[in-house]
Amino acid sequence: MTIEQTELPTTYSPKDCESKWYAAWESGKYFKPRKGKTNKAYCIIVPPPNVTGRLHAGHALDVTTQDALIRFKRMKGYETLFLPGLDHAGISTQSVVEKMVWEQEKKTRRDFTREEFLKKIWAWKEEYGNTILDQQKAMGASCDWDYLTFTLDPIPNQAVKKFFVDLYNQKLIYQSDYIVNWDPALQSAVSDAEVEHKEVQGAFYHLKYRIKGSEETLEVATTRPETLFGDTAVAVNPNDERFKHLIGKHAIIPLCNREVPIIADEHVDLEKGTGCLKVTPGHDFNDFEIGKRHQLPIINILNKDGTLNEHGMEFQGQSAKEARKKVSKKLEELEILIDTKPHKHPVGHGERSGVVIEPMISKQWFVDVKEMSKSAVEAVEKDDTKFYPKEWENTYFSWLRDPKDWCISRQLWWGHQIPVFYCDSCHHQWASESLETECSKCKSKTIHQDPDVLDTWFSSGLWPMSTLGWPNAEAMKEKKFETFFPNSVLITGFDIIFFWVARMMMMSLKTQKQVPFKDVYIHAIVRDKLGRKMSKSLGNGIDPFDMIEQYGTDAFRFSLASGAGYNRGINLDPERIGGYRNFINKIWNAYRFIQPHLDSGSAKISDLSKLDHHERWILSELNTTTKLMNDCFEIYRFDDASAAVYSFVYDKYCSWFIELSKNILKGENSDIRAQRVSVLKFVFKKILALLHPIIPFITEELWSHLKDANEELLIVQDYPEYDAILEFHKDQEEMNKFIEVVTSIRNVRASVNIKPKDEVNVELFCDSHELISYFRNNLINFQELARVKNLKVGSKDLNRPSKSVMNLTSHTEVFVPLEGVIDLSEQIARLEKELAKTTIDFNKNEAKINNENFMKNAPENIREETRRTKIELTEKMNSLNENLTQFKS
RNA sequence: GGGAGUUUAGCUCAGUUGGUAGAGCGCUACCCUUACAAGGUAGAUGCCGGGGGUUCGAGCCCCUCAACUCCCACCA
Repeated sequence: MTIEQTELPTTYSPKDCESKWYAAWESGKYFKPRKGKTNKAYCIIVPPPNVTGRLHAGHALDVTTQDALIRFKRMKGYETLFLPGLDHAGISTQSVVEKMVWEQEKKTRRDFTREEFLKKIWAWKEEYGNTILDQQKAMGASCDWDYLTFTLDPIPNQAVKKFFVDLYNQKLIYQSDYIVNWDPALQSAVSDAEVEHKEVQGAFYHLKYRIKGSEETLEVATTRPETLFGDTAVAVNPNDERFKHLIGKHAIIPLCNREVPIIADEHVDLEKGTGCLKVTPGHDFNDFEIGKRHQLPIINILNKDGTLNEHGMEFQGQSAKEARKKVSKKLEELEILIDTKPHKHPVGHGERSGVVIEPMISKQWFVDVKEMSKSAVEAVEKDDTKFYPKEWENTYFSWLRDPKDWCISRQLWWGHQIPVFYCDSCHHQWASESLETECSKCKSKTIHQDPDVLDTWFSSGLWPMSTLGWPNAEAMKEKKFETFFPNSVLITGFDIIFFWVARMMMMSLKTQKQVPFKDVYIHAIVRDKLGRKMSKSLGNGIDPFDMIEQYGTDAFRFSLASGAGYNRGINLDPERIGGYRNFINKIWNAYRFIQPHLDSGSAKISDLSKLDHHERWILSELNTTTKLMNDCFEIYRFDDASAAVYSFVYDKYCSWFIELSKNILKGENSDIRAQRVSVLKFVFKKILALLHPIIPFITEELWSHLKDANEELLIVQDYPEYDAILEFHKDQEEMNKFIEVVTSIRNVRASVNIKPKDEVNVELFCDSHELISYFRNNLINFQELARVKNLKVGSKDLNRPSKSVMNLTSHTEVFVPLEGVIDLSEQIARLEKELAKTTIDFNKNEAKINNENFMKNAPENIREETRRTKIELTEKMNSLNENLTQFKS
């Protein structure tokens, strides 16, 4: 039976393969965990992207590195789980929907009941929330989609409640007045991280305060005169001689005529402003701290929408910005405002709403993280969890060693509602994992649940556990919690070491008494080619979909992998992706080369003794590359792994091994032919396996053409392993010399413009007899690769041909005798240039040898090398000089 | 203000413990050589940010200056 071979196109077309193979893997259930030969498990949990999100370059890097590891470990025989998920992303999602509702219906969320509005968000989530999952699939992510978890799913919700209630009952969650970043637009507290500080042109207003029982006045400088209604002290530095005598007296706040103490506090900077600070504990973070130190009363002067409340007197109802103008005008009229100086200063703005953030007092829920952070520090100190690269430990430590209690309540609707209940009759307060209907104390039915929801990171922090079923015993069994927890590695960007990594560590150590993952690989932030952060406003974002469309997923993945090492940034230039697209195509064409010969040999190497020199060489090189790739994946050096395999495929297999095989495949001897085809196939199949974790699609495609009938898909083949019996040092050394000489001949040909088609005669002169016979045995290969007609190889004591062009390597002189006119001046110039370069090297080397201290202090191997170099360079100079004089005569 | 990082070829980046600087892209010349023009062959290109120091020897270690980036803090 003959199998009709369809002619393959000369370029690889990614689109056809990608959807085909992804579907095949999925329907074949290859992404599901299966027990492998190692009996070990390997689990990576995808950092859950926001439901609002589209895949960006950073996600693409996430997926590429994670999926590469998963595929690598799957092939190594681990039971692997790549667990996908989505984050409800409280503020972000709610504001997207709020914005949409406003555009469509001109209504705010306050025009709906909580239930109504949440329904709208859920509907939106169902419709748009899965885009990113499709994009992850397009990237080739080999996730078990049956594990897909959303942070608001029942089990994560159960986890959140259990953790909250446990901590509540241990008094580690408490409620407290706190100064928070209040976003007047969202009407919610936002975390520090959600506040963007922008430089704003403001002014210092210098105000004159009267002092009780004295004619003296005090000059206070402020950027926010409207907050004076909330002032409860004036502070000076205890060491400030100017004001020492005033400490303990009372100042009188203008307009509201409140008497406040003049206190001494270290925080006050003698240089800044006037050295006198008005203290507004209700509306300034530092003042809040000062207030705590001095037990000052706190006055809240703002409504939730950012307007002044009744404390604002006649300015009540005005926004802070408005009030600032009006108040300063009034103060000016009263001659209290004595000076206004322009002043640039940073002002916090809501990252999402864009409005000015008002520090404000409100009742919030907190987690006491003192103990938990301590154990999180210890776990990393003990190497229970290791950071790659290690330097990131410092970032982790610096936050956890000086932790601030974590404000977890958010005044939103979209999220996990705080499981705390209040009795409206007896005012009892309690936390419960179930939905309560009556007061646990007085049995009253009029109770209500805390309306706030939890910070998104509260549920994200439990993610490694809740995705595997915790705390539901049945789910934990079904999801194989025991097998996959702790996870093998967490891969993420350094920007969320504080927010996320630290919290997962704390929450896992608290609930499971063990770390959530063994390794943390912190990858680079993807930037544009100028090193700028990709952002919507700059319009410099690279849309992974465009890249996939343009170059194919494999090329995109390879580009990202080749940039993923221990660096902090990847400046992604689409042109680079184009370069790797060419590499993918090269692989395709390497296959096209061997395709016609597939039937004439198996991919098995049965007898090592039958291997010829070049076969031993390529197997040895393959072996080196295999070892390197295995090592690199283990330590997250995707860049080195990519470079190694790139160079092997391109510079070894394609450039030399395929070229050296052409003769044999054209030859008559079918045994030799079959032998060579076997090695070509064997190595190519290994190449596909080596590359599969990085570029899964083309490798699976070509594997399907090459595999034996009884072999499974590549995705579950064994990953190549280093094999000591495939090391052939001598063949590697000789082959390197052969390559050098061929290159040298080609160099000569190019320098005298010999047409690529034309043949030349070549004479080689070398020292060692071994080398001479090696070259003699390679006649046919010189003919093939350097278009050599007749080859003479002899020792260096023989006479050189007279009319010829020469070139040399460290071990061999290359002569190309030429009939007819030779451009002597060109040749002389080339040799002189070479001589000049050699002389410089020689002099440098000589300087070392003549340096007594060098000979005294340098280690023997270095001195030995230097002496060897001297001999080599001397010989080279001699050859050059001899030949130059000959050419010149 | 505190901390961290970066500075190497035109561009984007590697460079293990100090021992004569590398890759990809781009560029130049010549080639449609029967796997591949998304290709082949050959080639050019570096005061390794400046200055100082340690060392026989520094891209690498120390000090210092400069530029840029990021994180934290910051509304007197």
